[in-house]
Amino acid sequence: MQILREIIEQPLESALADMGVEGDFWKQALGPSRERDQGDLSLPCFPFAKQLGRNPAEIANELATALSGVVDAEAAGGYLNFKANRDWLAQRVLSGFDTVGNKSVLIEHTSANPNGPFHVGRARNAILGDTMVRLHRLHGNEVRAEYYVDDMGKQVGVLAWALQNLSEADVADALVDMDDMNPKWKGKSDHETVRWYQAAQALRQDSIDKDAIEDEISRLVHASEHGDDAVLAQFEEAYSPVLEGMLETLSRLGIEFDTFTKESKFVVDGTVSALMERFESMEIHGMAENGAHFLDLGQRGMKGKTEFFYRRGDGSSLYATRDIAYHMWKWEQCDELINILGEDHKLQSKQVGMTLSELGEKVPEVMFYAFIKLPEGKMSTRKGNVVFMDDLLDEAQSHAAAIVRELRSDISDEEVATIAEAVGVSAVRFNIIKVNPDKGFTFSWDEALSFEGESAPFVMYAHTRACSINRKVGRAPQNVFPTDIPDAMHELMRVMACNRDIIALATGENRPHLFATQMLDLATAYNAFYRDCHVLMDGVVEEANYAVSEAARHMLRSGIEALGVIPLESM
RNA sequence: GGACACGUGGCCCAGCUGGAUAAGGCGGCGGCCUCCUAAGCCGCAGAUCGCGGGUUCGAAUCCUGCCGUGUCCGCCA
Repeated sequence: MQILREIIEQPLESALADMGVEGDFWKQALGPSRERDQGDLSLPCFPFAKQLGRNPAEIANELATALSGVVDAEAAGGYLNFKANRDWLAQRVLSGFDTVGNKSVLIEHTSANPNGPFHVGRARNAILGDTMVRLHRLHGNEVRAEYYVDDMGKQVGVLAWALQNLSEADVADALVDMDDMNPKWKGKSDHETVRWYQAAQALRQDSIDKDAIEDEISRLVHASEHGDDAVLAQFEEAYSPVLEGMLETLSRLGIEFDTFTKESKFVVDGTVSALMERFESMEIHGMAENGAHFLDLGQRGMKGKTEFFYRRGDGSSLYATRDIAYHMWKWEQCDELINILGEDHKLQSKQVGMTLSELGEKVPEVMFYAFIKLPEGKMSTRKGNVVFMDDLLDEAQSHAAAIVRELRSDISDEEVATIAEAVGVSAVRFNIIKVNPDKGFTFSWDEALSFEGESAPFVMYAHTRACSINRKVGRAPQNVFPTDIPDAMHELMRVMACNRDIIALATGENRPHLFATQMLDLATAYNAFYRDCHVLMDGVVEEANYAVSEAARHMLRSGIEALGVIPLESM
């Protein structure tokens, strides 16, 4: 609780100085209290005991006495507990908070190869990234969401080759062993076009012409990597419809981008070759027998594989080389750079980071996430072992529709559909965002489609309760502060008071799940408040309660939106 | 083999950079709609925080060894 910390740090500092404590190491130890009735912030006094050669309980007592009258401090078993005054806290929370962020942040996320529809695993990137974008905006930062388009290289090359050389019949032929496309997605360009990509992958393995195919694909890929306009145009024509289909899926999840930057840009405009020249004059530069170039990052402390190849024997650049050029370009446009990457990119990202340092550039912040598995194991399109995001969203929507119909007999089919779509999409997002990105998790339909407990609908529901009250009252609250504050209201104030702290933490440390947890806490606290502190009593408005309800409603709404959850007013 | 993650009740998961009785959710059991939406609320049962050492007044948290799981170790992207 930063607002409380701000008041107590000064007096505490002088009280400690008076006792002969040196240093400000204790600022680290001053943290949230464990239990509600202990207070809001607690300071363990054991470290002082050592420095002063005195009993911790005695020190805590003495501090409590020294601070009495200034702040509410109480000694208990070697701890000094600080409690925010209820009335002060309520006034402070109800008068609102200013946003504090003032940076320009560029967040690059998703950047998936445009070669097929999103499955749940790939979409974790987009959901994490978009949530970071929204959280930074809520924090007050200026944010640009960027998609880096892989418009050159093998994957697009394979797709382009397939579209140029294979007929519908060839594709059907090559894919006889695979599951058919779900007819529902007929006409959606990512689902349609991915079949060409898959057919090409199969033919590269099994076709009698596979050597010729491989040669032709290689020719295209190398041409693209040398910036060949015609080939790049052909590639773009191949991937564009796929990307469009993918973006359609993301859009349904509320995910949009501000800018798209093509990888080829940095080859075509010459920055990549200029960069490679710079590398050549570095002291850690090295060269292989066939003329390929590398940097020896082992000399800078890299463990494991130390040679970072940035240029092939034929002079063309590699993906990571272009990525470095891309980063230098990004740094020209922001104060803070955040990348969202799968854990498979850890080594690559380390190489890029170290090389950027070597060039005197800043290193971006990177949020890594572990993969989502299925109960049957790793997701694999080839084995048909995937859950497509499109299918998940449809399933979530229809599951939600069934529940809404059961719960609400008073609304039209259209309203049911709107609510169900919002609930479905929100639940899917929340289910992914609430867990620590470091943890690999196993996808479960039951979990993803659970609308109770720790879920989006739980938070949405608390918000609709507040909205319902607002509708019934039908006007803005008066500027009345509560005088007698019951426990449930006080608890709500405590949670609200920490909201801004959590946003700062979640954005500062790239841990969006902390904010998901905060919203669950906020909804829980609102539910208790709703239970114990009625706004409407026999048609009469309890002004103070209404003011609190409205403040909570606004905070719920802004938080819900920051998670990409849809704030319904009725559900 | 090496590098990097992760391992918390039957299941899922939190634990904010070492602190006071390990927090929630699901599932189980038992309660609450003449009262602002019961997608809610209240109660009960359920944990040697993977295992062994170490550092510390204090370890789920830091160090180390082992076990298990995942990812990476391409002149692919």
